[in-house]
Amino acid sequence: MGWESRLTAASADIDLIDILWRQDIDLGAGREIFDYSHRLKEQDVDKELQDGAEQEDTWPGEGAEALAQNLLVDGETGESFPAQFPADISSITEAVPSEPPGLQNNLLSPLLTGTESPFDLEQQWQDLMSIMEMQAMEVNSSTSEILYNAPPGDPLSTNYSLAPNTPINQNVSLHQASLGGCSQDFSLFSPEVESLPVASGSTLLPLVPSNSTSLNSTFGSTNLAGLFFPPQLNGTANDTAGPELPDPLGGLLDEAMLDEISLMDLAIEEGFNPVQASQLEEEFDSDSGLSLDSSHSPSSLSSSEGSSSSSSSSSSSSSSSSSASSSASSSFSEEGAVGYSSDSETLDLEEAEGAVGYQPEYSKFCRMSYQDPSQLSCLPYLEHVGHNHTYNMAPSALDAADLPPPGALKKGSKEKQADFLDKQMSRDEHRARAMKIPFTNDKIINLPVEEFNELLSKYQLSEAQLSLIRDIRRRGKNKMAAQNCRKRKLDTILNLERDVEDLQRDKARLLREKVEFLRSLRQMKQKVQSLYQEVFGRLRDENGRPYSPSQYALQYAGDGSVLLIPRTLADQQARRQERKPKDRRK
DNA sequence: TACTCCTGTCATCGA
DNA sequence: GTTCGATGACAGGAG
Repeated sequence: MGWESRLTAASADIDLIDILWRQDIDLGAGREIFDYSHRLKEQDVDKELQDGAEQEDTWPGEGAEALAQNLLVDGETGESFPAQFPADISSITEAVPSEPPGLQNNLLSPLLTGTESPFDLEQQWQDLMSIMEMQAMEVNSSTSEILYNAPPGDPLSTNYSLAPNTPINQNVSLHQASLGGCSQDFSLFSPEVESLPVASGSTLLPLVPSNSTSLNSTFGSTNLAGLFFPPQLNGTANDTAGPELPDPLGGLLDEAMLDEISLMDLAIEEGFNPVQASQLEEEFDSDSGLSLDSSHSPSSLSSSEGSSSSSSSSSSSSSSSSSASSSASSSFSEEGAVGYSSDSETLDLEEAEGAVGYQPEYSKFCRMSYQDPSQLSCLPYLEHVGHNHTYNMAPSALDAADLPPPGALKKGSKEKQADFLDKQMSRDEHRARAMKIPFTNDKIINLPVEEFNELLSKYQLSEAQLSLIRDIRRRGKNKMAAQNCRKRKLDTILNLERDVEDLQRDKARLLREKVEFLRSLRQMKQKVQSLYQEVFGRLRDENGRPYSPSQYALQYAGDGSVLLIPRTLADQQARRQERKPKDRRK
């Protein structure tokens, strides 16, 4: 559902509008012809005025002009258009340092655990925002506790099963540690690490030469054991947060490798709800990025990126629109009754919306206002239609523009034609005619003040006539103003809907990025863990025996070297480094 | 018949 | 003070 059906519905709307409109024109029927009862009522109201009304037309004929130019004039509003139509229309969460341990799970849980069954996008969004904040504010914090808090299924937490609190020989120095041949496996590291001159014959730590600062700069003085051992192995509680690991292994990420891991894998491994994962995976496969939460979209728009715009004409409420703005929306707001030329506007509309399937809005807008010829311009195949925003077409114009249906002409009585024309006129036109106003309502309404006053001065008009003329002018102006106001309002709504669409797109994109980051982080963890095991497993004491992971841990020193230290010492350092950021915050 | 949508109109406000 | 545009509110017609 969604796109195709909406497009189909929209095109159906437009087709229907087209058909109705053509019928309307073919029949020569203006809107008033369908408003006969209304006209009768008004005629009753104005009966006394009409008693003396003249029947002959003294009104200038705009419709006749249009006819002379091979144009048809819409009887509804005097819209001129060519007689021929076109032929066819056819977590980093975790990566984010220094998350308090309690928060870790909160951040991770939405994506990495199955505890939250509904895929609450709002929650995801908030999670993401908090992540971003954390990234910005707490770069220096530790990430190692992430590993401490790894879920039970996390391979990181299952690699060591040594009992905690194992006695530690603190007398063991790094110099006693020997390193078995492991250089070939360092290819797993980033180039920085690969460059480490670790000779297979080297027997002493530091594993990393002191002049190498790459690891130092990335890992800092890090207790690697804290990264890879679950808390119980560290012999400490969850507060044994290790020092910072500010995304040190970004270079380790392999794009191709990332692509190999699907979100379904993520779901399986991390307890990620498979349904949610599949949803996100669909998003990955979808260019539109709208599959997410699209059902909540008020208009299900699919305008191109940055199609949101603020109405240039007015709508302050739309000023909150996103920055990228097109002229499409403003064209809506300004076309129509105010008499703007809308050719370029329509082109803008096509450029901005047509190419990306703007049909829903399209049809909605057209459905609402198709009776207004000025708005027919929103139909691409009608953009050549001339726009005559004449208010209250003069009877003569109506003569030419809205010829009665052929059947009516065949009946041929002048009376019927007169009746027909009579019905075409608006209330004010009737009144003006009844009061023998010597100029058209069009002039009354659209002339500038000076010309209008000049016009009035040319004629000897009674007080009643002057009053009526002023009323006609006021009503006509207000009618157009109301039309413009409604268009603006609609335009504002459309802009807001577009903004919502854009924000939903952004949200979906950020969620995708979040999942990507989490995936990358997990892979980095796995890589670092395997490397740690590799290195640690090859270390030998002076007797050639391996070190116990429960008693010793690897730690990065401040100078970039890697040290083998007793685990208790490592835990103490970790606790100390954990307190520092807290103190800093105070 | 009730409801919604559209349109015209009036009243009012601010520029 | 007048004019004008914008807009909320209302009424009435149409579907």
